[in-house]
Amino acid sequence: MPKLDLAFAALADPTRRRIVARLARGRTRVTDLALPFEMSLNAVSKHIKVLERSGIVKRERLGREHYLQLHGSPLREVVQWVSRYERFWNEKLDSLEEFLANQPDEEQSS
Amino acid sequence: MPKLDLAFAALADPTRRRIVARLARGRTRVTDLALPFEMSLNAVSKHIKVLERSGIVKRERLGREHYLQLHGSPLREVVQWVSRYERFWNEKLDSLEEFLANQPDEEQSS
DNA sequence: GACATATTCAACCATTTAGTTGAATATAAA
DNA sequence: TTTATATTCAACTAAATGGTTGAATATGTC
Repeated sequence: MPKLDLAFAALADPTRRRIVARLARGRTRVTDLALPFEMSLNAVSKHIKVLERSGIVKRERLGREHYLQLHGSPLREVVQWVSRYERFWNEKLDSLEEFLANQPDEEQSS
Repeated sequence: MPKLDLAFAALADPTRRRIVARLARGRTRVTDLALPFEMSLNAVSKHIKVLERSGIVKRERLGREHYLQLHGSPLREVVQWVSRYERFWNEKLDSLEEFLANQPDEEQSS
């Protein structure tokens, strides 16, 4: 699967985004990382593997402990891809878009 | 499903990213949008619905034709979320990260 | 060696996803 | 009103996903 697919898919899960947020605060062992999650260690282990496959997380084995660390470059590519469309949220391209932008926008309330 | 989940998941598919790229060049009818894709019109119609559910695409019905248009705000939120971790690709946080960043990085070659 | 800890592997399950084909609906044109 | 066009809906399928439990592996400690 292409790199960008893996990165977007990895970030589509809230548990994995929490893992990213946690790792941004520093290197962490698998068990410690899993602690705050209301799911089995195995489930967290799978999420970590998804993040690893995308390149967002790197693993370093020290004895029986595995330390995980954030690796930014796939995140940079995600931002680079999406940023190409920045003008769609900065500019009013035509009157229709302006009209839509000023609507209550009910789909986005949740 | 939370908004951000839907936006990331929508962008995880290469067909849908092509649709976004196409819509960035202007409003398009469903049939015209589907033309370049090597899959059924129905499949493209489903992809459009995924993008719509995420708020990235808006639909405007004109008679029997449905015109599709890019809507930037979910993209902005994606960028905002990922950008929190910008320092992970701009800075060398410690010697280990620097070491990893300078490796051949084989996972990312595909 | 025996036990405990850290982590993954394997098998299973329910749900979602991405595609298909065929039928239905709505609008336009003849 | 008949026919063609634009699009979705419904049903199906195969594969992927996110979770579980139980067993395996590897390492550290007594």
